[in-house]
Amino acid sequence: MGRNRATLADVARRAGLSKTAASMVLNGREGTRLSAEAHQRVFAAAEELGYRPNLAARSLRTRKTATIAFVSDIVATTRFAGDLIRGALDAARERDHVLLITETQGDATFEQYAIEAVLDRQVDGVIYAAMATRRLSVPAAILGGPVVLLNATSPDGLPSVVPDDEGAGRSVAAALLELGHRDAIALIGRNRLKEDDPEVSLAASARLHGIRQTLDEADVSLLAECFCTEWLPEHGYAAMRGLLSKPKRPSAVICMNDRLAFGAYQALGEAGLTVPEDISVISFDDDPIAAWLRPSLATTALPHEQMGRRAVELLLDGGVAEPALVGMPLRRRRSLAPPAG
Amino acid sequence: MGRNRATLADVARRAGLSKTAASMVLNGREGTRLSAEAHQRVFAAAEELGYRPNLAARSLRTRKTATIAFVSDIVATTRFAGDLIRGALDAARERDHVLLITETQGDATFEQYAIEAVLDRQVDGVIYAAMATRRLSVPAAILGGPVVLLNATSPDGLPSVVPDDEGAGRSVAAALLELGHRDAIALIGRNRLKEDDPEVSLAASARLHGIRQTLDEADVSLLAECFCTEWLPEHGYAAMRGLLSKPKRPSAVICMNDRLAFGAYQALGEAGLTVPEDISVISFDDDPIAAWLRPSLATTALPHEQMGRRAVELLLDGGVAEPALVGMPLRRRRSLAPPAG
DNA sequence: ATGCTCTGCTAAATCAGTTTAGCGACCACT
DNA sequence: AGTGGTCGCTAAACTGATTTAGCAGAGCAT
Repeated sequence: MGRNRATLADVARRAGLSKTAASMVLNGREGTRLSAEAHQRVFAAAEELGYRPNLAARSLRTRKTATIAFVSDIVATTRFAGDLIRGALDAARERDHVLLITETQGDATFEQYAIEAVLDRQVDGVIYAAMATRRLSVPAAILGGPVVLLNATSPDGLPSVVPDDEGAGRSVAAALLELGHRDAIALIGRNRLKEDDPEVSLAASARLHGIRQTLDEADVSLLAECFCTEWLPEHGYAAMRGLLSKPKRPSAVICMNDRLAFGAYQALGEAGLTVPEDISVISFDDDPIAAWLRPSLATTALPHEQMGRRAVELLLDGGVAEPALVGMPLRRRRSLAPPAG
Repeated sequence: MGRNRATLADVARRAGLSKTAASMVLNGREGTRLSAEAHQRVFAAAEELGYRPNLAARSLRTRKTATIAFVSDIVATTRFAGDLIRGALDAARERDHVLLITETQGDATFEQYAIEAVLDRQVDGVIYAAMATRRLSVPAAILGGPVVLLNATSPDGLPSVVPDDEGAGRSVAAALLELGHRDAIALIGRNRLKEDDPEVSLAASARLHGIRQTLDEADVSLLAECFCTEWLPEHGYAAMRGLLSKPKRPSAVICMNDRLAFGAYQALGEAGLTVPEDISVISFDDDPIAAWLRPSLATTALPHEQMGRRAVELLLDGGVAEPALVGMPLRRRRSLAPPAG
């Protein structure tokens, strides 16, 4: 890779100047008294030789690598990770930085290894990302330099970026109230573990809180709340069947994520009910399936790309201590309608 | 980041030896005549100081960075990308390497930039990945060093890794024949563009070829073939409705991917038909939705994680010139049954 | 006593940049 | 004539590793 690249010395020689001069010109240093002609000769030489600086050499001296480590627990499992990374990549490119990506798989040994690997490479900072929004404590090793938590918060008060799940909860509830739903709104996806343990999830309690707050303000209370051990389609399916077996049928259902909603759709289909005429459905995440469902599913989008971007900006530009909340936009789709009767 | 790290000089001083000695001991060099005691002193000093070599300094001298560039057209859009990256990350870690990830977004300027950025950082090799299996030509700039194409082939005969779509086509057809389907097998997802332009897709023609070959051998021909402009759920939905409007109803349907199958399920549900009693469905990709559908969808899995792994292995261990085919395992699920009557 | 080999180790060069300190030429002013 | 300042530029140190070349001392033979 990169054999016979021209070096700074080559450029200087061709320009008939010293390495010092060449370096200063190419770095656009102010206050050097190099002549306009010297500038031109250096630029011309660099151009002709196709000179590109060797960043390994540069960073040895400057202790800057223009490289950011993106350390996450799990990259692959959730498809959202891709958006997080894409946002970070975009922002990094805009600032002439590059991303070194590693994965810990939630394993302490791997984590240790990953962190050493990136620190050995002299990264300028670390983005420590979690794939489920949660609280965590970061390994001490990375505290020596800039760190930003992505999709996570920590007790150490490190800068962090998280989605505004509470706001999303409010939007969801408000959207239903707006349509006239009141006394027959059901909720699918209560989960003690997620709600009570911030190290498992911050989203569950925030979403619930947002929903409750808005409903309370309108003096509305939920018709039913279904607990689910996980937030997968099968649990949404079972929960919806449960709801339909009760005497009073809900006019609208809030699902804690799109996968639950997907399962709920399946149960509704089997029961011969149509969305949204018989029941409105709304949820969280904006998983790609939300748009693929028939009818398309109204939901609040996890702004992963934005979040990745913010994390890089916070890391490089410095940022506030309190968590940066990124809004979750409501995607109004066809699964919403006013209540039937 | 990493201020006050101990240097090799610190270790040498503490061990009462020269940098040369310390370097040789820590690198486990054979044939040096350093005493056992010297070895111990160096190891002890390194341990006590928590010494970690500065890889920027090392690579300046050795021209090796233990870093691989992963350059792809689009990371985020498809959720499969995550698996590709995960496989590559795993294999890289096993070999003490790390991944520098960039994205070109299919834009020539970004691509140019991305490639310069990684070459400037002296990566040891480049994995050039495409998110849809296709043929492409790689930018000349990266040809200076090791390159492996991932999920793509090129006319230059570079080492490459692709899924065995043709084998998947054979598996799919064979699975239906095995169950007794013969004269009422339909295909959803023909697509001229994908089939005819290898720079758009290699998968479409390979899958089709595999299917045809196996059916031909059994002297079976397809009942119907539906063309789709894209491979999205809505197109699968429309195609399935088309099929159901014809006099002879298929006993089994092959969809060119899971998203088409998802759409086909929707149409079947609306028509009041059940899978697999009325119609069997089988497809390609093993998207997560395949397992979430009711009934779960039989499909052939894109082995993305394996592929990412192979790419790294090929890059570091050197490999053959012809494309490495990675098998696509058949996932037998509940959407398959013998034909009805 | 001299020369030779072997052992155990080190000084110094090297990689490709950045940065510090300062040099020689020229001019202006007293 | 001496002094001081600016201009335009460079030599050399420095970053932290690896690697080449070679040195000092011991042991042994001649």
